[in-house]
Amino acid sequence: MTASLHDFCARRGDLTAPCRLCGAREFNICQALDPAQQDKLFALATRLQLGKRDRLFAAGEPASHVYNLTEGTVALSRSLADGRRQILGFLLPGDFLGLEVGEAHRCDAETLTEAKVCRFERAAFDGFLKDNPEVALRLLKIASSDLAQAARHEVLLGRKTATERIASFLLDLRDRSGARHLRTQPLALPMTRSEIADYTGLTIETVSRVLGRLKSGKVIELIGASAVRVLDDARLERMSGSS
Amino acid sequence: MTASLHDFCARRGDLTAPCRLCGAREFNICQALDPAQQDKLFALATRLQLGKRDRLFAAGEPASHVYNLTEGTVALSRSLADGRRQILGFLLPGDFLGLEVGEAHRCDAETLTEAKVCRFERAAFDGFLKDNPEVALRLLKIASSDLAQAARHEVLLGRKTATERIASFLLDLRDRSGARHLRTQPLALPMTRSEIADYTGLTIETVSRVLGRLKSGKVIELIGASAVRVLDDARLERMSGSS
DNA sequence: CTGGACGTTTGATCCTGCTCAAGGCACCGC
DNA sequence: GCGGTGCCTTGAGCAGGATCAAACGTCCAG
Repeated sequence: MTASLHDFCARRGDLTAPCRLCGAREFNICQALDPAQQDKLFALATRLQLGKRDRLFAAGEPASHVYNLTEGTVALSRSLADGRRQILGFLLPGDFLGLEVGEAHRCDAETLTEAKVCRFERAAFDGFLKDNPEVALRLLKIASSDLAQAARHEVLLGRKTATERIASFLLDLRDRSGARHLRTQPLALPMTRSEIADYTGLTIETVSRVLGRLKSGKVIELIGASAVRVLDDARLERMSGSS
Repeated sequence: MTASLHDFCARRGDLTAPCRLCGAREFNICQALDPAQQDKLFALATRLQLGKRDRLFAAGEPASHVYNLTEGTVALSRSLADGRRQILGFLLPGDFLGLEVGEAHRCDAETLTEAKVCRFERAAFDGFLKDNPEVALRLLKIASSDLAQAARHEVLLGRKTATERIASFLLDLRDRSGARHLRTQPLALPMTRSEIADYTGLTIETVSRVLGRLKSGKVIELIGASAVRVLDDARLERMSGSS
């Protein structure tokens, strides 16, 4: 599962600039760093190859590592004692996860697809942070934009109708995928209906019905169950009730 | 409205340590600073006295300042075009607000009570941040715990019943008030039913009915409309369905 | 190619919380 | 003290989405 630094570099055939060929380099935490710092940071990293439905960490576990997702999709979620689950967000390549203020992780992190991450020992990462204040500022920006995303999600969950939630979800996923240069037409839905339901605060049946209605209204086209093509952008936007 | 540095110090009769008597000193952003740094930071601050229902900033406005609440209660909210509103949280003394990654504020901030804040020019604050990396780390912790709070709120909005939402809201407000040494028994509710509704994703009628039920079930006692006494802690906890 | 398992769709019915409506209460200015 | 204006409570009826149930695909192992 764990690829050694040497393995990683060998696989890429570029020992001197190991991050240079990383697919998520443009978006992730390394972005702000000059090559020397990148090398230092990379020396702290373990690259992991993860399978489908692998758990990176669970709520309550000691937060011993932080992660930078470089390939694949990850879902963050929290569950109630009786099993009700709320998915907090779907992470895409470049996204950073696992940074906690306290000792323990506050949510579960699970891959939806095969995925690759850079994993950092938390203690080592904290040390790097102290020596590289500009990385702390970058993390602050990341946290702040995560907070903005959470706020939009709270509006979705607290005040939007089922149709608005699904429309918002589709547009948000499309925009974020687009920003990462992932294919958006058709747009892959690596999550199941159950996961869409747990993200939107609905049930699978309602998710399925709303998607069906959007389809028969020619707003979207469903390609199998795990891809969509947006046919009427403007209408979907209007249906999302955003802002 | 704006008190000068001199006014502020004079009022307290302590020119040499202006932050030392601040009611929120124990909790707010100044916490981690040594006296010399505190003085520098304080030189950047404008102290503001705000009235009830004053707006600190609105979504979309240029984020020209950041704020540290030192007295009173503030609500952060976002609204949809048709007026539906979602309150993201209620801020208490010591809470920090207004830090945005981009140019504009992403939510509205309004006082619920008379309040006092320390306001910082954003540019000056950013400069201070660059010179004091440990403040950036502290802000990172604040952002991270805001994110944890947002996650709990997402669970509340997406997966909890009306009763669970109200119970969770009361317990959360009580715990956060207690942590700031505010009175918790009875616990003041500086927000209206409408604001509780917009925080919990319910309607005023449902909020009122659930509070009525908790009251007739002897779980809480209502003291007027804007204070509660928790009579049965354990039961309220169980009703909140947390974690 | 076939059987089974799992995820998805679709249908019928139910229920929680919303909407609409009216009445009560408390606070404030006059 | 008195009227008025918000805010809060309570009631009746409704509806959006949940629940329960069943059929349908699709993908994979054998």
